[in-house]
Amino acid sequence: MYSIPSYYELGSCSSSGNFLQGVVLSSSRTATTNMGNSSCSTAEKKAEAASKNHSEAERRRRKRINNHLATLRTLLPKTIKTDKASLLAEVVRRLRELKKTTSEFAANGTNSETSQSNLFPTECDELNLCHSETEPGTVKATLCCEDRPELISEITAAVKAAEGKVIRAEMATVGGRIKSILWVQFVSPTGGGGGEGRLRRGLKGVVNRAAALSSTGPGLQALPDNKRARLSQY
Amino acid sequence: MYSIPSYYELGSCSSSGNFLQGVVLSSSRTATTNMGNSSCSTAEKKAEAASKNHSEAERRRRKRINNHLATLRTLLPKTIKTDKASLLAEVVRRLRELKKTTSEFAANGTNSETSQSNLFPTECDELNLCHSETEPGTVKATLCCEDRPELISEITAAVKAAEGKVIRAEMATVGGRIKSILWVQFVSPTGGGGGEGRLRRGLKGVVNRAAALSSTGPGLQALPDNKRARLSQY
DNA sequence: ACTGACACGTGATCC
DNA sequence: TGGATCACGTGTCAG
Repeated sequence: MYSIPSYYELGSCSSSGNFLQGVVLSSSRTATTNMGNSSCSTAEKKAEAASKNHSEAERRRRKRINNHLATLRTLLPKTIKTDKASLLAEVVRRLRELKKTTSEFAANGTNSETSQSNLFPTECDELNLCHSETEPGTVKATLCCEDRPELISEITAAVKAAEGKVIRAEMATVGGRIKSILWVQFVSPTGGGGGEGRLRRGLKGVVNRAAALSSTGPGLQALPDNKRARLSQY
Repeated sequence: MYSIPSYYELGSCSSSGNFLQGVVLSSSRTATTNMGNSSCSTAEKKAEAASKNHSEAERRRRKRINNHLATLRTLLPKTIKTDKASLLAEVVRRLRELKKTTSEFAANGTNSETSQSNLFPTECDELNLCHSETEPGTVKATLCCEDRPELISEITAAVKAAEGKVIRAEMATVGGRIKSILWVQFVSPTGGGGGEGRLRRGLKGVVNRAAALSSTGPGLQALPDNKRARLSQY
């Protein structure tokens, strides 16, 4: 069927040392008895079948890879060069881009393996401060706790007490819980991080107070009725 | 140097019809004059050089592709199978995942080519309702306007009036402007979209009222002092 | 004629 | 051994 197996029938003795290394194992018997080209020996048939399996397996492997490449092509804008290497380069670019946008929103405290957009509040309370990668000199504070009407003003007070300034804020409220990400800069850059410590302590108090209020009923302050309306309750 | 060129020197006449089609063009002259293996003709040298260029070019191409694959490997968790096909499969999965999360947050009204996370408030007011792709039967409402203290309760009232129920909400406040994305389901599925129209009109009122308040000073209601604190002002 | 890109079969290597 | 994966050189086609 294929023309390649006839290649072995030429009786060529390649000048390369290890050119037929993989074959001598299976064709050693036929190599001792000098073969006629007709009435192929069983070993020869065996080798032929093995070669066929090999090439077909390799074809299947190529097909799998190319199928994935074709799938990747559909995930990119169609204006892209259809070239295989350029396609992969574009995939790298897009992946880096998406990873950056999502990882900036990802809380570094939790496992950042699954770089989901985790502005979605989690079940457990959370407070984490880190230095922003994209905005140097800016602290990114991520917190998650039970929502309550005066929470925003408490956060504001904590930032103010730390002599900080919120340059950007994002928050999501769902199921009575709130998750917020704040980008905070400090007014006096010579403070040497004192503001960051105060900010952490202040926000810690906010989160803990929310936990106390939700778990033990009216704890520090009692304000059961005038709670800010929770969107998820309607 | 390579053992493969000796393959041609065997004088094999392949049984395949077009097996040497590409070679007869360049080696046709040497094929007519039966060659001795010494004193290679210039054409032969030329063909050899061409073959060398060819294989080297192919090696460079392979290297480019593999470099990109190696780069992709670094962008994925290290626990991944190092297998090439599995790697690409994982890349496809991740790309789809990231694409979905970001495109879900992308407002469909604007151009959704650049799938950035555009929870960031824009300068101009915006109101857009569409059917959620990921949550069937759910309306995704995107709005952007000037922030004000009673805005959340107004949104809540609008959703309530439309007999809707917020199953998820996200919002970002920056620079005194707020952007919010709501996923709304309607309590009576037999309504046939009437609730969606009411929701649109209600939210439209909310956005327009914010615009009126910010542009023309105290418009409908005057409450200049007890405004909810804006995070971005501290 | 020449370059670039692709699929193919093959030898080598690792479980 | 046998299956799976890889890099390689090559034939072939398009611009």
